[in-house]
Amino acid sequence: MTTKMTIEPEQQFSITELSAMFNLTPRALRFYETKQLISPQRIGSRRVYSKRDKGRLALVVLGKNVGFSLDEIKEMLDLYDLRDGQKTQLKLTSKKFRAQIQKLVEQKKQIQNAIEQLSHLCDQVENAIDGRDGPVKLTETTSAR
Amino acid sequence: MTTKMTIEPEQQFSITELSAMFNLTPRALRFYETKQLISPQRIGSRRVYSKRDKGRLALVVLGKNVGFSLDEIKEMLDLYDLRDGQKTQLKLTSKKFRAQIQKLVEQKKQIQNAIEQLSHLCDQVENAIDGRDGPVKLTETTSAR
DNA sequence: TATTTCCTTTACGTGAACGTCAAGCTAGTT
DNA sequence: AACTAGCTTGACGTTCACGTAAAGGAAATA
Repeated sequence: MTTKMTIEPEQQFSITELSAMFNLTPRALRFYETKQLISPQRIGSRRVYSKRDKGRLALVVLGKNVGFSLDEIKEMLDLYDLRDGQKTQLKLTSKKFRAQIQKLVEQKKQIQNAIEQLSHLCDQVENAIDGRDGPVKLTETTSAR
Repeated sequence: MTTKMTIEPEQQFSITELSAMFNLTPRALRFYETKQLISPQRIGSRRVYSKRDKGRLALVVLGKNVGFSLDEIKEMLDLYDLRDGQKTQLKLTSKKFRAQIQKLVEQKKQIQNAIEQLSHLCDQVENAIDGRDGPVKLTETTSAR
């Protein structure tokens, strides 16, 4: 008794289909291809994207959303592709990954900081609304005489 | 006896001085000036930056670090400059600020998400290190089978 | 067969945020 | 007076991440 092998049709997508899924343009996908971020199959001259391509693209978008450059993303993808390599290689990979993670952690702190600063400024403005129309006292960063 | 009014020399900075403080270039400051983000005094033709200019620049850098465009930053600075304006104006300002804050909150989530995804990938790679047999082992952990 | 639809490559254009000269002024030092 | 250090204003160049035609091929449909 076989478990549940239903020979799935191995989903495929055209360039416009896939780009639409990620709210991108076909042009963007072609561009990523020239940058070697994805390399779909071809049927004739047409690109056919697999589920795996879709997964990679998801990572690309993820990276973009947090401010990584396409070059940085490519490097990480390339490293990940080597995940069945030698121990030395894997160690280098994990090291680079951890470094990027650290960058993200820092970035998150920066954003939290910005949120607080902006909230503060916003509070000032809103206090000015309720507290009648008078000048507001400033913080330590921006002081006008 | 005055409290502690030591008639501070009202710190001023040259363009290279100020740019160095924020790890920027003089060119960047001039560029920000054309974009109306800061407008230092002039003594003769030379720019002289005040403490207030420094404060504004700090906000610019803060904004840049979290991915705001110079145009967005300018808009916020301009709005903040109108903080002694009419109630209607202030309400609009606070609304726009809150919107930006919301953007930052979303961004922070994205980053947290990316951190988790990357950590997961990283774990995979590191598990592979201990599970797999590589030829070279400068390992400090348990030597693989 | 003719038309439409979707795709292809090639190639020039764009906006943001500066970088990088070039040429010239000016205040202070030698 | 000559020189140097630090500034000034142009003005063109650069990188990134695509946008935007233009010209044409192949397949599905009328």
